[in-house]
Amino acid sequence: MADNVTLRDVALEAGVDASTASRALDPDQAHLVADSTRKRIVRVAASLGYVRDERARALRRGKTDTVGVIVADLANPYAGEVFQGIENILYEKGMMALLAETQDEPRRLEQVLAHLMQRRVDGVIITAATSENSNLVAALRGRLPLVLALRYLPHVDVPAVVFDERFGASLVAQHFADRKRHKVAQLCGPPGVSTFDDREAGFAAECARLGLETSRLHLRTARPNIEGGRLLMQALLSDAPLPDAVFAHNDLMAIGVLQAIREAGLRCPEDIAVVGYDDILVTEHIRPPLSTVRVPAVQLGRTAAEMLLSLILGHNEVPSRVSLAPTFVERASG
Amino acid sequence: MADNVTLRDVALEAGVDASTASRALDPDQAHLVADSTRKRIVRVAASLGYVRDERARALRRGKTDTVGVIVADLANPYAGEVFQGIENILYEKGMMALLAETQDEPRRLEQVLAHLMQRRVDGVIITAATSENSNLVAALRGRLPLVLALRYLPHVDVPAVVFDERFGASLVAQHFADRKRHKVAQLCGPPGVSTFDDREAGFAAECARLGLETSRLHLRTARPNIEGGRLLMQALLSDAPLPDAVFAHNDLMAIGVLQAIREAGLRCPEDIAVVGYDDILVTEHIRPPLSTVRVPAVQLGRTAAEMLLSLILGHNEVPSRVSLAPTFVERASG
DNA sequence: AGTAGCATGCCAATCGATTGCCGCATATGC
DNA sequence: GCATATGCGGCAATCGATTGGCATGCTACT
Repeated sequence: MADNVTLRDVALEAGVDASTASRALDPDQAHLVADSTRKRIVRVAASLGYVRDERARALRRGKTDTVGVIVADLANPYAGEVFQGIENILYEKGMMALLAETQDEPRRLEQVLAHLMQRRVDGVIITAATSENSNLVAALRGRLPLVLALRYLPHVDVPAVVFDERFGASLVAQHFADRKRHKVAQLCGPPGVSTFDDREAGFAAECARLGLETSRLHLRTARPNIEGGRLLMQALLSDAPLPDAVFAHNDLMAIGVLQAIREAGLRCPEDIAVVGYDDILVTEHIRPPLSTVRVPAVQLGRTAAEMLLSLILGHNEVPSRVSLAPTFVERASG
Repeated sequence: MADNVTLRDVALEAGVDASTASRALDPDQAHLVADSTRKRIVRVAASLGYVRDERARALRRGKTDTVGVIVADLANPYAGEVFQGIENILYEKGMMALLAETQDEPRRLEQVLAHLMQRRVDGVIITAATSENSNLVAALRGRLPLVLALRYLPHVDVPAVVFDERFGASLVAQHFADRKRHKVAQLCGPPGVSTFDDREAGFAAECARLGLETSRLHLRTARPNIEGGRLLMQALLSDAPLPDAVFAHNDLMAIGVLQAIREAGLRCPEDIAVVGYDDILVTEHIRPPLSTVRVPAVQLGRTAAEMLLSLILGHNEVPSRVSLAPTFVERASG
């Protein structure tokens, strides 16, 4: 009852050799088979419910038409969008994605990569790179087509598709300057992650250029989520002098910041302006609506997938880094 | 430079037969190989950088240690959580997931299933079932281990892990009754999707039981997102008499509802109470904080994965339907 | 001493498809 | 009428691992 139907069965039933059946069912080789024979084979295959075994095919051909995708945390609102972009491109090419999560644990990344290599994926897209696994990633160079997305590794020469985080963060600083906010602070995500490191550097550099007063620039949280943002902001508030503007490294943290401001009896944006990053789905609907930086997540996924496919086809002239520009979205919070 | 290193290479280098090497590297068979020999083989394998080829292994063993997961839309806030639950279980067992999206297009589900069958996955979890593809799913019964999750198909006898949507919706009706809201309406998601169909039926039934007045019970949107909720609510508001409580079939729609209420110059909850469904990450932080129904999404994923694994192992006594209970979460909006 | 019993490792078949090469038959060219 | 070209399809090797059966050498028992 299971898929006992093999190519040989089809060939037998159609009265031809398996090799002929193979050619008849492969669009690229179908022209090598007489039309009448081909039709017969196709008909028999359908009537027997033949489903080609990709394992055997991949073994022989040396291609699996499958790529690995590694993400840090799928609960993260835009991780899903990035994957959508990747999957759309793969789907067009008849390929599929093996998806795995790392929760940013280096050991897990290592294991996941091992599993992917065993399965002989044609390539891998890593959106979960951190400086902790630089060596791991570097060791993969040349062993299989590899693209970093979302996060790159500064000293590892692997093609990467990222957002221009420095630019995005500089937009926030410029906005604060425009609004005459001069005592600014930023609440940073975990170090070793290029997205956060670059936001931090970009914001600090632009503040310096604009002459903004930047007290407490380097508050960091290991957990860039709502609770992490709230705790960091509480720490900041407990420490005079207060800033009049806060840049939170992502929207979830910004939501926590708003909460902490309310709890402290202050008002946003009157007392303190708040700007987030990512423009996740609901930023527009919280109170006050959150100013933020919008990143083209789906496009990032698509671009990364296209680049990987190009590497798989052996094009070695892919750019080493593609940088997509974010845009500032002004709302009431800052 | 690529993975030319094959089991035969290892065997040759270690001075043994490939079969011995195979057994030495398989924990279940390692006892068949003398300890000294085994250690030598393991050492040689490591030094040569041998990576077992799962394609060949799967071909021979008839198992791929890979399952297919089909979701409707990964941008949906809790789709990621469900997948997390699935992936956690698979990871523990050394298995991986091929993930694909359907965007609720029946044709795409068909193609994705075809790809998964070609790859001979050990089983499939479908979280994107709709009545439109009942036949497709029914045809798969017995052909491979299959579990529906999140959404079931009423007349198709395939094991399913779902939330008890009727119960969850009835909680909403009870809450409205408790709060003396007697003129209620519900804004429904698309038909043919069991989650929405059951919410609709459960809410209507409980309202009837409690004697609530239910005008306009059957407003439906094809797009159960923020914009869909807003449009539906605008339609509802344009039509006297107004309800004093609205049940939106998910939180995104509820956010749109709140927006429409504000735009109409009404207040929530004073004029109209609003309750959503799903308890997505930010419901707590929008204004007003949204009352909603919380569903154990990660656990749903875990349970579905466990059930599938059990089917794969040949246990045929898995329950035909597992139903996880949601809980009501009261906040300011209703 | 002879044989049963066991540990160890090799032989060869197998999983299911792809593909280079070759042979046959018919068609074409001269 | 003969030689060459071309279309069609079969043969057999191959991809890389797993596994049942078997041969060998050793221990141990009577």
